[in-house]
Amino acid sequence: MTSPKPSPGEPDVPGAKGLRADARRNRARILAAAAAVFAEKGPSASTDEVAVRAGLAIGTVFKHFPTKQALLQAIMKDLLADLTREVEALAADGDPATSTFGFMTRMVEQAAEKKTVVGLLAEAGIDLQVADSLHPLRDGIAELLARSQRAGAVREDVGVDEVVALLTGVCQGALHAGWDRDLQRRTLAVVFDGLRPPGARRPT
Amino acid sequence: MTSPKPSPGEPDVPGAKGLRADARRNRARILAAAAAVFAEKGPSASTDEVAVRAGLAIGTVFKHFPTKQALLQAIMKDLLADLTREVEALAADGDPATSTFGFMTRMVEQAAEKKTVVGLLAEAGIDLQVADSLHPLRDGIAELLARSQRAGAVREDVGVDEVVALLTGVCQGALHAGWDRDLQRRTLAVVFDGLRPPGARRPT
Amino acid sequence: MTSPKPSPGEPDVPGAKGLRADARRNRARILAAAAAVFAEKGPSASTDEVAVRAGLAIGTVFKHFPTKQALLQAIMKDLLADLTREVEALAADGDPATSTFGFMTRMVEQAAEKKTVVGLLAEAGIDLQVADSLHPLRDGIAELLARSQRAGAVREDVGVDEVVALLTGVCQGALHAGWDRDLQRRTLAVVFDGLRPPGARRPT
Amino acid sequence: MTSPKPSPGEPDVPGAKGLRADARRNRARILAAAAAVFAEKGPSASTDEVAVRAGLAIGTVFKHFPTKQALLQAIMKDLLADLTREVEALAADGDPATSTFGFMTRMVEQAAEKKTVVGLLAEAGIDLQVADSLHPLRDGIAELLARSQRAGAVREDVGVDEVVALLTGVCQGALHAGWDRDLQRRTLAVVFDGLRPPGARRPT
DNA sequence: AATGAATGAGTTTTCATTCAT
DNA sequence: AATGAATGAAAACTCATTCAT
Repeated sequence: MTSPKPSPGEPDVPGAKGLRADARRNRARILAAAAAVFAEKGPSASTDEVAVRAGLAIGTVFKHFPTKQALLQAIMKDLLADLTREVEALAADGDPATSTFGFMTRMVEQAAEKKTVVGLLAEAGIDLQVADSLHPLRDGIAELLARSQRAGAVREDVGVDEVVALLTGVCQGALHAGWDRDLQRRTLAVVFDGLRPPGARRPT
Repeated sequence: MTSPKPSPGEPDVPGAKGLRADARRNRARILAAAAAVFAEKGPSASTDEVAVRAGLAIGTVFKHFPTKQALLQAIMKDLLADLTREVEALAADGDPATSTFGFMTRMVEQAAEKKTVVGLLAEAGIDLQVADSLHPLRDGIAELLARSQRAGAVREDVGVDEVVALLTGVCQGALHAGWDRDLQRRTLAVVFDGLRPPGARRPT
Repeated sequence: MTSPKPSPGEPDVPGAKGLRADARRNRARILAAAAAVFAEKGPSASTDEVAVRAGLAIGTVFKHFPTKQALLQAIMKDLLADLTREVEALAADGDPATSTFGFMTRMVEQAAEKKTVVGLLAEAGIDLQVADSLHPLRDGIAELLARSQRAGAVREDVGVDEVVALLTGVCQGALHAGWDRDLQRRTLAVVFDGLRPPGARRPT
Repeated sequence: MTSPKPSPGEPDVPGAKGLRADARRNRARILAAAAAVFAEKGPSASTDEVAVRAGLAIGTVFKHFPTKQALLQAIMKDLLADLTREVEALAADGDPATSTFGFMTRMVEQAAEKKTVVGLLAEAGIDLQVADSLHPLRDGIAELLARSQRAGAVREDVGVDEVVALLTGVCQGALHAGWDRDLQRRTLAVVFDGLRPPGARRPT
């Protein structure tokens, strides 16, 4: 019997189910390569370059992701899944009072380092299809926010939308050349201060 | 024969000097068309489409801007010049106390409407060359900030860099689909509150 | 262990000898799927689609037919064999007087329904190799023609070549969109009338 | 003044209007090359080969015909226009009695020589869009047919559809390898005899 | 024998850029 | 200066065929 039989204990990567072991490995390689290439050169980098970076033939890339769009979307989904996992972990274990700030800080750091997906978010045509994968992340952030508010660390009249908006904005900003670690910190300081209840703010 | 010399009273548009009147008119048309096209379809829109929109032949576009990059840069410079003019006007006439907030609000609104330049800023390869045109804008913002701080509307320990950073971030964020006017306002409210001195903040 | 030897009573399908029972079954499935697919989408349909339609893996298809060309030829041979069997049956049992007309009518009907092979005949590069399988068919038609002529239903000065030529032509024509059953009949009526001896023709 | 000004006396080639002289020349070259290439290698020949044969760059071909389909259609239209012109000439000047037979003979000869378009007609996906250009040809044939019938050379109960059908069929048949001039003649002899009124037929 | 993943040459199509008119 | 046709490199995508599992 030559059944594919993927080992059943594998992590639940969406889109990678039911593939033979080697195919799954290659899928992962392609995603990694694509993330790197698009991070470096922007989403107009050629699919061929992704294939080269992955050490695979171009046909293999297109077999896994039949369109360049599909590849970009897959990267997005992957990254969003990563982030969601992280929020959920924080929501379970993190310090209730400042969980929101912690998560935002991490995300901005990551964005600056990985440069990846956040940059892609700005591109037209991709957004819509990823909306589904965005929901769990939003939910996770909502959870963090609620906890921080219950703990009195964030003012009550702030909604998830603002938080996500600020997060997105600062992450994108952080991709620009001039933003060093210190600028990130100072920018976030302002944002965090705006989020705090009047009583809990940092002094001048 | 009409004089090819540009009438000396013309506004000092960079790149438009020493051109015959019709040539200058075409230059302007191209820039307007390009701004519109790239705003709609992103910077990967074809130069040909710009030419069509401008009602000119493709050759004419390339005669004025020998490269697509050059065209993109020119749009950037133009927009930055506009913004700079606006900051300077505000710095001269605006309400000293809240001039910074007013300017930021306007910019975010514009970004959402025009979508243009801010989106372009995110593209790789363009950033560097525009740095020059960015300085006057930064200086104008610095001036506004200083006035707001003198008036007690912004806390003293905030620097221009943070303000520019926040501005860039929120502008880019505002380009996304979900951002309606209300979200813009609420997001900026948080940012403004973070910029205010502890005593001047809005109550919960 | 079941014997891999094919039961000796099997029909003499060319190319299917010496195969295990399941292999022979697969061969048949592939041919059927291929006939259907190529009939629908033309000979440029992908081999992969054939595999899917046959419910087999692409590798299996190529194991049976090492080239796409080979597959196309096999379909042709199969169809020609079918037709030959039919002519031979008619030559044995059919009405001697009109056997030729009956066979032509059937072929045109089939062509319109199956669309398959006749269409393929038009493609370059395939024709030659099938010449062998065409001979028996031609011989069968010659036999029918001779009998019809002996019975006085077809004029004596008509040769097999014309009959085959007319048959081919009308079959190909019948593949086109506009040809409904009625047009087929009317077209063949003209041809048949041209084949009849002067005395045996239909009145105006 | 650099107006294109195509000389107004040019023949009315559809699709070639309003082009600069050089562009029109190239359009014609492309069509000729394409007709030749597709005639030789079938419609799956590469557009690139057409470009090479035309002595032009591939981009030029796609500028004139933005799709391969468009190119194929243009060839079809061109050929149909040629044929239409020919029928119309015959309808004006030709021998009223046998005009239909004369036209059919010419078309079959051409088909065999040019091999071009008739072969393309068999391909799926093209037919529909050409329907418009086919009408005038059909009308011309109808005219010829009516005249031949009035002159007593063709039986009254034959319709245009059959004639077109027979024409198409025999033309396509004539593309095959085996069909020499003599076979063409003998095949058409049968068809013509079937079209004649009972009294006007050739003797055995 | 069957499977289906990988290969990579080949095809269509786009677009920045050049250049003759 | 303006025009717009031509160029051709580059990108996206397809598909017959091979080969490890």
